[in-house]
Amino acid sequence: MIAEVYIDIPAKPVNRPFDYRIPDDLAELVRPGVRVTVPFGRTRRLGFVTALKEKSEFKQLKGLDSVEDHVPVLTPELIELGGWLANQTLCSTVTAFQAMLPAAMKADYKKLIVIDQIERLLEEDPELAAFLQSVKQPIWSEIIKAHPEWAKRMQRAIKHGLISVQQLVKNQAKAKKAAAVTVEVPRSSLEDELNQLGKRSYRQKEVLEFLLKQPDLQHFHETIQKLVKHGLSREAIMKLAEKGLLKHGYIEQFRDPYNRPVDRTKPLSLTEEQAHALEPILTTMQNEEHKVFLCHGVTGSGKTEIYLQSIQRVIEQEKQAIVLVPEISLTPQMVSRFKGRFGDHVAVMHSGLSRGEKYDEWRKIREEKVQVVVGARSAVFAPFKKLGLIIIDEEHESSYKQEDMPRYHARDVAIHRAKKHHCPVVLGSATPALESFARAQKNVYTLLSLKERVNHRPLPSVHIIDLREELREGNRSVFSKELLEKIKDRLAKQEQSVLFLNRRGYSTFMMCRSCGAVVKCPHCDISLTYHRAQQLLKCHYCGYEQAVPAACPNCSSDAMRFFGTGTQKVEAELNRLIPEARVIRMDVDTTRKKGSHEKLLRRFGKEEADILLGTQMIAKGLDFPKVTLVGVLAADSLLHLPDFRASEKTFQLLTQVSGRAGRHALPGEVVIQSYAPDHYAVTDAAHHDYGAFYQQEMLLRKRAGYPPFYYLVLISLSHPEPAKAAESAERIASILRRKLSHTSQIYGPVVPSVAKIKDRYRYQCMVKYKREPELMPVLHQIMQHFQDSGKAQLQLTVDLNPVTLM
DNA sequence: AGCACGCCGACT
DNA sequence: GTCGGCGTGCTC
Repeated sequence: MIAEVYIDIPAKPVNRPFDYRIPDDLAELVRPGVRVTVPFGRTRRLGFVTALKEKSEFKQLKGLDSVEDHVPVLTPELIELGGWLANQTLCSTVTAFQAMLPAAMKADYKKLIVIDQIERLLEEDPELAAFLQSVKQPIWSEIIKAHPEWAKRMQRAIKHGLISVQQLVKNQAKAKKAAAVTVEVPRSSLEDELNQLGKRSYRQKEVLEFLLKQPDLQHFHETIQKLVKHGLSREAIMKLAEKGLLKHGYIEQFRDPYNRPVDRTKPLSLTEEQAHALEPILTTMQNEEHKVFLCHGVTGSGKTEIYLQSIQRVIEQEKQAIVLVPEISLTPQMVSRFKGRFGDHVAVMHSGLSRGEKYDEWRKIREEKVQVVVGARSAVFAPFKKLGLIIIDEEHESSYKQEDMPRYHARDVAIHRAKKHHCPVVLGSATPALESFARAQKNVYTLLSLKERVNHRPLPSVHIIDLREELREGNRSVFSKELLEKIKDRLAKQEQSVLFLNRRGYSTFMMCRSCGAVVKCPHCDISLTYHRAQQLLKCHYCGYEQAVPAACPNCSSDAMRFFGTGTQKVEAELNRLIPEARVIRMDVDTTRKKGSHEKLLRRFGKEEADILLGTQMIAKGLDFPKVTLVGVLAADSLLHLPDFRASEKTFQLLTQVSGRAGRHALPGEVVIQSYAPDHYAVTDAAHHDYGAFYQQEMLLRKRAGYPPFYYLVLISLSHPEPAKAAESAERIASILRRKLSHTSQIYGPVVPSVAKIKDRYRYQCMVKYKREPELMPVLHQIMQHFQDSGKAQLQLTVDLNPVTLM
């Protein structure tokens, strides 16, 4: 038999299957979807078996080295999905496979140095011989790192045939194992042993007595740890193993990242609206049809209960469900809602888990130990075999689009998989993406509307404050008079406030007030950000950092000042203006440590603070009864970004933040501060009017030729030399103009708003199209031409349906 | 990705 | 004359 193998090298020329002979002793183990190590050129690499066949066009096939998996890591469906994904996103097939698997499955390649002719080496280079013999495992890269001076001498020794390099392919994926024992002999032997043992061996007797109480001795398999917990002696167990009565082995364990008791919940009774929305989902599942539902429900309308009850049905059908949640909403509270209803049937996948924990959760899915996975974007690849439902909560979130290769959107992958499995996809949001809502309007998706909050609480009242007005009145603070008053009022009433600012750090940039020069990164076309804790200026693109200059590097004046406001600065301002207020600041800087996010929220929940100040991460899911005021300090921070989705993002963010107030008995109030108080994104959010926003925004998108009226492709390239970058960009644009139909529009090349990153000059071309049969072939051709022809200096990326144009 | 092959400039 | 730069091409 012959195996078709995709080699683990994400480069164009090897992005095709290679044939390998399967040695007889591996024949049983090699199946489509398993990983294998293969000799490739003069190295050894990991590869994915995608198919088996009888014959090959090649005469001299090499044989597989070894098989890495007992159970295929890719199901047939996922193999197909990988091919589709590679084709859709213009990446190599292995890159696609890699994206579908936990990071722990990535291979580690190492070169081990082997001494072939010790006598001759001792003769020719005794020092090297002594050195190599002193190292336990002479790994090439490790030696070079610690002692670069050996490189030359080792190369010479290789040339002379004294030593050679052995390629190692290490599989990182390791299940946690626990020492365990099994019973090796029949019951009678244990009884005999028990009778033979003397008084002094009472500890062994205890073990034997315990074992004899077991109903199924043949299949007894228990960790030693657990037996010791039962009061048995580890030494006695080991003694019995030594005598051959027990066999010492291992049990694969699952690490448990979510190690806490959860209260089990029962399905809640649904409101009429909820029942109405649930019914068509259940029917579609019953009929094993594929349909996409868009569940548009205001915050607090009980979307989650609809998800839960749909999943309930999936479990009853003995199928499986995937629930996607944006990374930042994947809080322990969120997880407990699912664990509370479905207990151990739930696996969780998010970035907070360690490599090993992720791997274990993934194994639970593959081994069918769970029926539900709740996770971020990549959980859409969960290796379930009988998918019954895929849910995407907060479907408008831009984090569902992966920003590096493969540049896929979880929504597209979900729909592709659901079609294959004949099951529904449920997209849920209070502020659906324009594309999704438009599809629902055209009946491509089925719209489910939830207009009421479950507890019938009114939506909070929203005040918009004109910051220009404040400025005119001489108020240069980040707080308007009205907002400050309201914060003080809540403080007096012992209620809580949430303040939102979409910018972390202390200040955004440093400028000379004398000559106007801004301190910029020397490698990137971007201003440096001041990080107060470390007293450094940092570049957010390449990580460059420098000390804060005492004088202007341009004009030498000492008038260097910080501009822009971040959460750190607001915190300092709050401490100054309302010293008695207890403030919790939540941003990337205060929540970097594992569990700190949760800890801060718990403190706020216990009313150990009056004000919660934070960035994006507090916009979602917060639900505290005492919060009656939400303040948005700068509503336009997103509005003026050079992105056609700026208004949409602003509307979504304001709506979401507003939803944090008055969710319980006390009525809520929202204050939005803005320099553009008349902008429809701000006013429509204030009126909780998605419909009005949708109408207005669709009008503008149509006029400007943006999605959902046109599809976009963004081609970005970069090169260390500006002229070369410009020339390649020009040529790509001309290929596009020549080969694509006249109904498509080609823009550029243009220099993006950040013109240089990491010393590479950037250019972009954009295609707007409605129907373009030539698109994929032409894009593949461009990739082929500009990546292969030795222009390694040139970096090229193609982003279909980009979510951001930066 | 790696690595060899092959063709041109600067040195023991 | 040789060493070594990296452009080009191949790996079942």
